[in-house]
Amino acid sequence: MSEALLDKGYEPHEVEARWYRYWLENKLFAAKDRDGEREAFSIVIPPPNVTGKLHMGHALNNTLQDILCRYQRLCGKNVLWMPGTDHAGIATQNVVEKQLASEGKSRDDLGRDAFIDRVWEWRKEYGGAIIHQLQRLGASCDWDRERFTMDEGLSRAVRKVFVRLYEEGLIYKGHYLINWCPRCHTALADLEVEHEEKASFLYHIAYPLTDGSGSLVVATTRPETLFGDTAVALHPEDERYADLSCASVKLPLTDREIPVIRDSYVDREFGTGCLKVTPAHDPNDFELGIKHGLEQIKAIDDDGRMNAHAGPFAGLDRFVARERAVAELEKQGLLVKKEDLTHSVGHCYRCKTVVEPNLSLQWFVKVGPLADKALKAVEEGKTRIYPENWTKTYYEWMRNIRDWCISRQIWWGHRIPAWTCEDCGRLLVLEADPETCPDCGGTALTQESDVLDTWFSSALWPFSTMGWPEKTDLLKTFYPTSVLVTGFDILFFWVARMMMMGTHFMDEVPFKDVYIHALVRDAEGKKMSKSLGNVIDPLEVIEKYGTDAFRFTLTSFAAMGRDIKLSEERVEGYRHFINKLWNAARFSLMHLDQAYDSFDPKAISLPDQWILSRLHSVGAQAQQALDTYRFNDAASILYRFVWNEFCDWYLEAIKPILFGKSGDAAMRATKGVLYRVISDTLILLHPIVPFVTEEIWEKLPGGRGSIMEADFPTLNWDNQRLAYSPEAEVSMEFVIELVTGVRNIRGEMNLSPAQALNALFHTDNPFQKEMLTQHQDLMKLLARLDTLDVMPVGERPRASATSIVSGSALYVLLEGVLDFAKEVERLDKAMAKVDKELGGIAAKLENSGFVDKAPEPVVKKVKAQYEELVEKRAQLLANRDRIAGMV
RNA sequence: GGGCGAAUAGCUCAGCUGGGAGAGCAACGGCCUUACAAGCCGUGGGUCACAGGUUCGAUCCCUGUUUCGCCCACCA
Repeated sequence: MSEALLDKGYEPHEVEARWYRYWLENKLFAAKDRDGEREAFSIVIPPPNVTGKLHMGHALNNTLQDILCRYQRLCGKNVLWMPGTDHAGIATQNVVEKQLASEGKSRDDLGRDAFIDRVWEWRKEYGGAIIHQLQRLGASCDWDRERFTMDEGLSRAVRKVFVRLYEEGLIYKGHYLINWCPRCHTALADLEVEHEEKASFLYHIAYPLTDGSGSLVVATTRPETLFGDTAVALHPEDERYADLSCASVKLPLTDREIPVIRDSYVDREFGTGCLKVTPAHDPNDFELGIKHGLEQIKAIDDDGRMNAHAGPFAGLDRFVARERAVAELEKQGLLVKKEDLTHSVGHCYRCKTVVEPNLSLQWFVKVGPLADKALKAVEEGKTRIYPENWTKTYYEWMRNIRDWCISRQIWWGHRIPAWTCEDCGRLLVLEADPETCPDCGGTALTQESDVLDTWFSSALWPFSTMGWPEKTDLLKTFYPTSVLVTGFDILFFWVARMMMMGTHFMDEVPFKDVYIHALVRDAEGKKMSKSLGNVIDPLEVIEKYGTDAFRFTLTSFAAMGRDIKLSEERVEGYRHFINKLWNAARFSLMHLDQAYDSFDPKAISLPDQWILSRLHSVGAQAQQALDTYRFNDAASILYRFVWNEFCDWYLEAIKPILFGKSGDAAMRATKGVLYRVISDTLILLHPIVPFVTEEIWEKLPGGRGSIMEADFPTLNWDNQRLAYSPEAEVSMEFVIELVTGVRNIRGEMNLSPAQALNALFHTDNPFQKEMLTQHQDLMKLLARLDTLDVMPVGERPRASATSIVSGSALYVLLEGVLDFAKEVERLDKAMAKVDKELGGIAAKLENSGFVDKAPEPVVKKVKAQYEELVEKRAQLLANRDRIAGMV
């Protein structure tokens, strides 16, 4: 027995490392490709970036997934949690370039092939970091199946998808205005641009009319783009310009003349109602330029510097050029006005550089048809989004979607499978690298230098990881996946695109449910960020408080649709819970010298019946909560059960039985119940706190293997032995009410727990009489009473404090000890409470509308409450007056 | 400009389809009662943001207002 004893305090670190190793070695996370019997359950992990370091978002995201996976395994399902990482094109390239820079080199010094080798090297060395961190979190992924978005199989899937979309006319190449990051030197998709409100200026600049009759004043926030202007636009019905006869203006700081055009696109209310048109550097102007056949002049180069079109400003950075140009315009008297204006400026989501709208040749996905399918799938309920209000956001986005720019001018990523024949100019888009041109037989084929947007490959993740385009058993068993768990920040980047690709290529949605969780913020509700210095490192938290405490904290705060404000104190609070559980187990183990795997239902005590009944309800509630993604509910249901019911009442109540005061048969029965309850409680808790539950499970006698292989308790409720018992709950509630009454008197009277007390209970109620005789010892123990006598309602004892229990009076005899004034005060307080409740209920009953219209059971219930309170009040008053008379 | 969400105890938050306001932490008082002082027992504390409406009845449903947060959007 002594060897089974647990240490006094729970020590997480050694336990966590040991069990994680055990689970891996015994393949307890492994899914079966095919399983004829068990139902399948699958989740694909949102692949963290290889450059990633575990942050709070990952911690929450993966804790929730792990809870679901572990829960479903306990429910007997064949569970696949597919792990992997994302190559994260721009992010990873940036990291490696930085590393090169510290060696004084650039990627161009290495050349494309050598650079890519270098990235792979980097990945080999550091790419596993995030995986190890997920393992510290307890993530039960099927690690043998780990995938990477750049590995061979996934690359094949990417090519296949690209070629098919191209052949279906859903991928095209063209010159369009895209968002350009001058630092990363690549195009970005609209989504990859972060807009931020910035204080800036609106410059009013005079463009002289060529006939010398004056000038047109345009308003712009980006004066440096004027070198790319190819027109000035007015609204056709703008009366201010109705008389204008001159059809062209002279572009300031240049020798060019540009036309004046009319278009209703121009907003007459804004600025001067006169718009400068720069088709190569502004998306609206681009459209306008096409409509009016305007020339497209690029004045800003890909590195963000002005080019030859800017004359004397050529070579200057765009922002320097802005200042210089404004100064020059002012000198020439062409700057009419400079006013304050805050407007939103786009930044690169990777490096935060201000993006430049730029004209270039790029590849695009025509998303309309794909979005239609993805939209319909959710409308038809094939995929359900939780919490539901995100569906609306999803719909909005899908309905207003624009074509997706997928080419990136970087090296790290899936190179676009398109080649140009140098001889005949033919463009080839193929899955396999071509040797010769099918048209002219030429062998000088040049592959596109661009790579694909990282999100292109992650859009295929749910099926590419399962072996698509092969028809694998894995796909057959696990696709569509059961649920996708993710944060809302990548709803569009990732979830929406998986929906498009999944419905298009698999003819089936990628997941049945999408659970969108909150963001983890700091204690003040601010987003955690390096620049604010408010980042809490999950690994440090784990180090300090243990993984289970951390996981329980995240789970408790993971209410649907609400952000989590995390601080260390909160984790500390839940560490107490882990410790409480540990100590409860320690106590139990002192009495469980063997596996008590059965008990005699006839020999069990009231607390036994009660705790079994409670376990039954709590198990059902926990199951319900987990089935509906109400993680915080599951956590709090179990927390309260373990602490406030199992520890506070049950363990205290069975102590005399365990110490042999009720005989051997009773002891055996109670040990059986204790064994059962603690076992089931551990299983219920295991999905949330896997380590401590496994550790305790192992120490329990019986040698039942890993807790991961146990059955979730609700699967096999044995109704004979373990059923919901309202009678037992009512009885135990009576005991609790009585005991609490005594404790209240003790507390309010400042009587030490050591002080011996005697009590009388006056009742004519048969049930109560029965309770008092049957469970007298139990009540005496819990209330620390020397004697507790029951007698018919009669004369009240003299010096006693009163507590009303279920309408009957309990008298705690305090001869020589009672402070009469204090007792009167206490009873007054109790009465005031009753009066307050009574007030509301009486008003309700006097309202004829309520009595007539409210449903029968409700009225009945309220009436019963009323009777009870009236009785209670009368009792209190009688006793109060009696004591008052003795002062 | 559109959309979404939040406002409940000193703090952080629950409160599922309308029927007597809850938890944790903090505070206060008392306890080292042989699993646990990371503990035990007890106590206090809320016009459920504001104003209307629907209803017999509203923290919950509807309308409006205020404050805060987020997302989306090509108005220079």
